[in-house]
Amino acid sequence: MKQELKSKETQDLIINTSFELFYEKGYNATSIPDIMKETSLSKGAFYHHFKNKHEIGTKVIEVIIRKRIKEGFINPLTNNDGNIPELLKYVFTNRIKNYSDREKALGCPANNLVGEIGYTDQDFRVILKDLFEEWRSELINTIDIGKKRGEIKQEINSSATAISLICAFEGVRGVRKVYDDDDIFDEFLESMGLFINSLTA
Amino acid sequence: MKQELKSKETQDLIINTSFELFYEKGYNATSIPDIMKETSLSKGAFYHHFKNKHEIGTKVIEVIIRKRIKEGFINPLTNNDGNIPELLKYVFTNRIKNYSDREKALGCPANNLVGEIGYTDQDFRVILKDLFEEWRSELINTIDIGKKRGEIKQEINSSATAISLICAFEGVRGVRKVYDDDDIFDEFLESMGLFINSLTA
DNA sequence: TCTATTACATACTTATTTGAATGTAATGTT
DNA sequence: AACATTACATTCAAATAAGTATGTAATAGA
Repeated sequence: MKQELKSKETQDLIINTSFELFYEKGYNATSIPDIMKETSLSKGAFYHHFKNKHEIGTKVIEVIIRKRIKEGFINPLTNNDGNIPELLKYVFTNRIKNYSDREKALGCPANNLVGEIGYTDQDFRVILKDLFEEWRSELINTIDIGKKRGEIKQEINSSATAISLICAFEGVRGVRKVYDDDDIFDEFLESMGLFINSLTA
Repeated sequence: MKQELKSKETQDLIINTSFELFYEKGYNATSIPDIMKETSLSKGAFYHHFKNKHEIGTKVIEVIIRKRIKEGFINPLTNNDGNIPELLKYVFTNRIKNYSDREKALGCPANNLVGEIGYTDQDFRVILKDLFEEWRSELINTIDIGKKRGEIKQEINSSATAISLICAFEGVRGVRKVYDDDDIFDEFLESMGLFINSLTA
């Protein structure tokens, strides 16, 4: 196997493993020995590919978490041929309904990081902010399309609505995590549906 | 000074200091030496009054965080002579507007803990859940009063609405934490106001 | 084919953590 | 007054952390 390819594969393994452990135990509670034990590689391998723990934290956010948000929330919005309010409901509903038990119990990886180190580490905070901004931007765009099409009331503030949808969504994932009970999602979706309906023209 | 009183004071000092450090740096990133350095007491003092770190974590949630939620969100709801939708708006709006810069930057202590250790430590999770339950219960009660008075639509699901308000609120505190920008709060409040209006009969 | 570089593994250093053990002065009790 | 207990401080042990230094086998390039 080519060296370059092998290197890339090892890096990906370390990044993916790090993500899983950060997601499950948190960033601070996960040590580099923890990560490397899981990969069955050595600590030397880690420090050969990455500078330090901070760098791997950054990579996990920029690569894995970013991909999750892109694929789960942003890309589905671009498929906007149908009715916009229905699309909004669908995107959020569908995502929630497809979560695995593990994802339900563990909550949102991005939100967990915000809670744990959003203030302590300003680098992480900014990267996470950029991620939320990408998401919000696409949501605003979608809502604007809805307004143009007359499916959403003209007086609706797209930016405010977008951020509120994100807040609500991140909120449930945390609350569901504490409750460990699916009823939370069901009730949330009921209210979320009403809220989106209240936007329709 | 009486020994009993002195003991209680020392315990309170340790609990309060722990809360501040957990809030600022997170639970895992705060060590017992960190805490005791801040109190100007010794490590011996800590282990004299508390069994281990887990116990102080429990105490911080049960005493300090619980008090914050009680005073900030639950008690204000019991003052329900006026219009209920207005009361809901007021409680959430007012709370947000009165946050200090520090509280804005640090987010919600309860929510931060959920993100960091909500899954890892099931004891913490359950205590936090009980806290949210207290809050939700009072919210449901408040909404029910609104329905009885005809201020809120009969078909509104009180439980679902209560949990959604909590989710939305916890959500913004996290999102505001990443953004570090007050506009988030302003836009959120605008949408939150519309949502509450949509509940009115 | 010889040499340089890469991809790791192993071993080590230094710092830090939790928690226990032990010591001591002040307070409380009889 | 004598003794016990409390409220700490100090010291210590064991585990674990991040990161560094060094060694080695495989690959890449000339």
